[in-house]
Amino acid sequence: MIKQNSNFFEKVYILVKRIPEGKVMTYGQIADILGTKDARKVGWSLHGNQDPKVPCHRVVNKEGKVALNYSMGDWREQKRKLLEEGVAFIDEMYVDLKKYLWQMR
DNA sequence: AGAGTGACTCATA
DNA sequence: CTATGAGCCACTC
Repeated sequence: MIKQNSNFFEKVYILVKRIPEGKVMTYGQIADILGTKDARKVGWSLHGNQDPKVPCHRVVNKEGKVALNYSMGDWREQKRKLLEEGVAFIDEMYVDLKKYLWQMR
């Protein structure tokens, strides 16, 4: 069991929950907003996540590639959800970041 | 304290 | 395209 007492964990939750439908975010982007340089920690936090309220399927790496270790199932499941929200894939595992990357204003 | 691990990213070759 | 090495930081043993 992963220790989720850290403040970082909550921040990741809050931020990911704010991602609107049809948008995605990268690990590096989240890490930067949370004041860290470590994108691994973001992925690690989401890996320990099992809360269905957190749309972790909207979080992808910097190339727009989906994660292979998706908590709710396979990466295929993640892809399916994104497609239903209107996020187009430019390849089998890559989303179009140019159009769907969500940036805070 | 030290070593290993990890849903990442960047630079180099 | 692949392969390494490094940086990053929390966790476990």
